[in-house]
Amino acid sequence: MQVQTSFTARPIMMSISAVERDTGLSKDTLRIWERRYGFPLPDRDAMGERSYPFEQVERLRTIKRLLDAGHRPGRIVAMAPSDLELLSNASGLREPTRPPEAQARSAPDLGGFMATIRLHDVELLRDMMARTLARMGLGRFVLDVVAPLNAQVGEAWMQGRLEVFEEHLYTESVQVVLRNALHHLPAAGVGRPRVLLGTVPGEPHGLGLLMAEAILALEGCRCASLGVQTPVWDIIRAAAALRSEVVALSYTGCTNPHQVTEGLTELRAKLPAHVEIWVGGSAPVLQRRAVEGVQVLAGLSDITAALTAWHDRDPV
Amino acid sequence: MQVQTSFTARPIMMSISAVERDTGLSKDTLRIWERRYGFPLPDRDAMGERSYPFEQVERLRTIKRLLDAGHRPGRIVAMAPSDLELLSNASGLREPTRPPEAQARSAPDLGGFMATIRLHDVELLRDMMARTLARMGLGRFVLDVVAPLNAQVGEAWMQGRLEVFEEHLYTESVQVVLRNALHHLPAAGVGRPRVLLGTVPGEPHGLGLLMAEAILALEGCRCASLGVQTPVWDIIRAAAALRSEVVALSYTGCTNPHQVTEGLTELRAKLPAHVEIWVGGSAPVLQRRAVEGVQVLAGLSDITAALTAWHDRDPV
DNA sequence: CATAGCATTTGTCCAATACAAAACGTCGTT
DNA sequence: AACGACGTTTTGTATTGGACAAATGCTATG
Repeated sequence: MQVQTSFTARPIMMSISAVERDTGLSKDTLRIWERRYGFPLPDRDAMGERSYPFEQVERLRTIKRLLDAGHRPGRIVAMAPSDLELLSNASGLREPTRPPEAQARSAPDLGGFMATIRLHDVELLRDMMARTLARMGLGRFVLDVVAPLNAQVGEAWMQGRLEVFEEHLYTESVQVVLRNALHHLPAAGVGRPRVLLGTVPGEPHGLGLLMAEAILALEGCRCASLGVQTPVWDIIRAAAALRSEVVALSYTGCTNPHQVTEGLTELRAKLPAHVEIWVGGSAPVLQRRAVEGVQVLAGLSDITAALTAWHDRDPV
Repeated sequence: MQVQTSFTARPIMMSISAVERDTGLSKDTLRIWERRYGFPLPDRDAMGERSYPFEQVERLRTIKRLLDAGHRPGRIVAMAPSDLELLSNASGLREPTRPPEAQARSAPDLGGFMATIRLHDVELLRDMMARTLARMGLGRFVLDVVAPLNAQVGEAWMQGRLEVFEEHLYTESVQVVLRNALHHLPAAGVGRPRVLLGTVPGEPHGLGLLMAEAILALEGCRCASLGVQTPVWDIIRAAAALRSEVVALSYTGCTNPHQVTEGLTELRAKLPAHVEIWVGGSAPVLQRRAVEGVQVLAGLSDITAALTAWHDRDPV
C-alpha cells in the first residue's frame, strides 16, 4: 500500500507481454476484450504499442480471479471496479469450494494459521505446522489441516483478502514441512502400485501433488514425483522408464479448462492401457467433463479407496 | 523408446498451442519460422489449422535447446536433424558453462550421482545425497556437489544426453534433501540483511534459489522465499511487507533474455532505492547486459563477499 | 419438470505487415 | 594484434481484422 502511493506520481505502465505474464491472460484475449467490451483500454506508447496503466492491470487481475471462480467475461469485464469488488465479497458463487465435509470436521485452529500467514512470519508459520504435524501424524495433518487450510487460502485469495505473495509464502512453508515429513517415511510396502506424480505445463501448483504423495506414501506406494510443469510427452517417457502403474495428476482452477481436457486426452491416448490415470485437484472442469479412461478423485480421502480398488482389480 | 516405436503406426499430431506449451516457443515464433525458414512445416487438420507431427516437435525441442545455448535461429532452424545432432554433441559452444573452478575442485564422485540419475532410482539418489550432505556439511555440499552437478545435468540435458523427466527427478531429489537441511538450520544472526528470494513468471527453476537460500541461511541471513514464478508486482509487495533489505532473484537460460532485462528494470524502478537487488543463475544475458542498480553474482561463492560488502556499506 | 434444440458467447487461430533491438561483421585506429 | 565505432542483417514481438468451433446459456416443447 505504501509502496503504491509513493509511486503514483509517475504512472506505472506495462507492455502487453508484461500484462500477459502477470495476469495470465493471453495477448489475443487482451486485444479481443478491448475490441468487444471496451476494457482494458490501454494508452499507446511512442511507437503505437499498447501500454497498460497500473490500475487497469490490477482490475484485470481481479477479473481473472472472478473468471477462475466461474463468472463469465461478458458480465464482468466491462463492470465498474466498485461492482467488481462487491462481486468478490459475494464469494461462494457456483463453486462448492469442495463440500463442507473437509472444513467442518475437527478444524484444529485453522484461524491461527491464517492469522500467522497474514503476519508474514514464515518461521513461526513453519514451526506451528511442524508442531501440529508432529502431534497429529502425517495422515491426519494432511487431511485435516493442510487440505482445509488450502481451501481457505484459495478462497481468501479468490476474494482478494489474501495477497499473492502471502499465498506464495504459505505454499513454501507447507512444502518445507511436508517434504521433510516425506523424507523420513519408511520404505514402500508390497501389493501397492508404483505411482508417478506430476502436473502438466500450465499448472504451476504443486501442493496438491505433495499432499497426494504423502497419502500415497503412507499407504505404502512407491512414489516418484516429477514436480510441476512436465511436458506430456516426458510424463509418458517417465512412466515407461519407471514402469509406473499409476500416473497421478493434479489440476487447479488456474489452468485453462480446455488444456485440462486436452492434456488428459493426449495422455490417455499415448499411455499404455494398463497404466491408470488418476487425477485430482480443485479444477471445476474435472467434475464437469469426464475423459474416457481417466479416474477423477474428488478428494484426498478417495485415494485410499482407489488403492483398494486397484488392488482388487490387479491382484499380484 | 519402446513407447515411441509402439505408436509410430498412428502418427501423433499436436496443435500449435500444444507445441507452444511443450517447446516454449511462442505461436508467433512458430508461424514466422515457418514462413522464413520453411520449418516447422505442419500439416493442416480438417479445419485448416496447423497440426504438427511428432517428429517436428521433437526437432523443435532440440532447436530450442541449441538456441538457449547461444546458437542463432537463422543457422539452425532449417538445419537437417542429423546436422543438428552433430551440433549438439559439439557441446561447449560459446557458453563457458561456468568457469572450470567449480568442477575441478574436489569433485567427489559426481559421476556416481549422474549414473544414479540414469538408473531412475529416486530413493537411492536421495539417500546418496543425504549421506553426502551429512558428511560434508550443508555449505560444502551445496558448493562442491549440487552446484557442479547442476552444471553437469544442465549440460547433459543441453546435449540431449539426459531426458527431461530425468532432470525433473533429479531436481525433486535435490529439493527434498536441501529443504530438509534448511528446515533444521539455527535461527538468524545479527548484522545480516533480511533477504527475499524468488523468480519471476517465466522462470520455472527453483533449484538455484534453494542453493542460494542455503548459503544465505548459513551466513545467518533471515531468508524468506516466494518460490518460483511470482509476478513482479507481488515481489515488490512482499519486499515491502517483509521489510526486506535484499531481493535475490535467479534466472536460467530458459527464460527469454528480453524478459530478464525487462523484469529486472521493472523491479529496480518500483523497489525503494535502499532495497538491493542481487541476481544470479546461468542465464547468459546476465553477463552480457547489465541493469542499473542490480548486482550480478557470478556464482554462489560470491554471496559471502556480497554480504560482507553489504555490511560495510550499511553498518547498523 | 426435463430435455432437445437454438442462439450467444468467447477464446483461439489465421494472415500479412512493420519495426526496434540485438547480434554480426567490417573497417579503421591505437 | 587488440579494441572501438558504425552500418547491416537478423529476429522476436507487436499490429489489425476477420473467421470459426466449442462451450455455455436460454428457450420452447414434450
